[in-house]
Amino acid sequence: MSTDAFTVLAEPTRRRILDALRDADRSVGELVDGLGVSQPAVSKHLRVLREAGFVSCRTAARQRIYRLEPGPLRAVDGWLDPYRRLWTRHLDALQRHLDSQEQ
Amino acid sequence: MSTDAFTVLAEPTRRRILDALRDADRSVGELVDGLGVSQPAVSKHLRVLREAGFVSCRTAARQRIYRLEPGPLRAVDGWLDPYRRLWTRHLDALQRHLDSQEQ
DNA sequence: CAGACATATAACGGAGAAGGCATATTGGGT
DNA sequence: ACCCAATATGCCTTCTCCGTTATATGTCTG
Repeated sequence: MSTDAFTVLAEPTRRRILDALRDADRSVGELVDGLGVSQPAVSKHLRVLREAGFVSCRTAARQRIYRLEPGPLRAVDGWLDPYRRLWTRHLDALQRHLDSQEQ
Repeated sequence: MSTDAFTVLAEPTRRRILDALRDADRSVGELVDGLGVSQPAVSKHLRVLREAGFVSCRTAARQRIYRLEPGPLRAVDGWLDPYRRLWTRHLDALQRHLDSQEQ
């Protein structure tokens, strides 16, 4: 079953995979080099990322080229949206009052 | 020890706590009602959230009032930043070409 | 078509986290 | 000072997930 986006992102190795895919599409082998994890481990993470929609994959010769997809990251961005007022909104009087209350 | 922001957010109950704190500060008891989880469980999640900086807490009479803090969510927002070009940037010719390649 | 390369899956062991119950702690009211 | 309310912590069990080794699938190449 497909895992939810936050659980997927909780894994450091998976975030590093996403980072690596930000610059360019990569084959599994390319990802294995530079990640310092075994190939099966990488394949498993790629499966999780694929099933959650973070990446897609095309076949080129003997290799599988993975590619970053925007969908789930956009969703996280959207989830974050109602929280943005915490740091974007101007502090009004009430807000300042609450700030002064906390220790 | 303090857990990293993504791991903290991976827990659905913790996200619901953050949601509840978005509108107003809440005591532990208020959070327990409406979450449908035992009080010790909520206290444990609050501890995780506190140690990771997502919330702060002040003492009022016998209660502890928890409050949402912007820091870690901002950090997640920042992490997301280099990925935003995936969906904000205009598709150029190369991008369209790659799109047509994937199946 | 046989062998080699690239990737995926299986099986297993171990570590961490979540929830529940029981209990400790802290602060308040009388 | 006692008792009670509000919250925190300990302990235990269960379950999920990561990583490794071994093996299967698949696909070029000679």
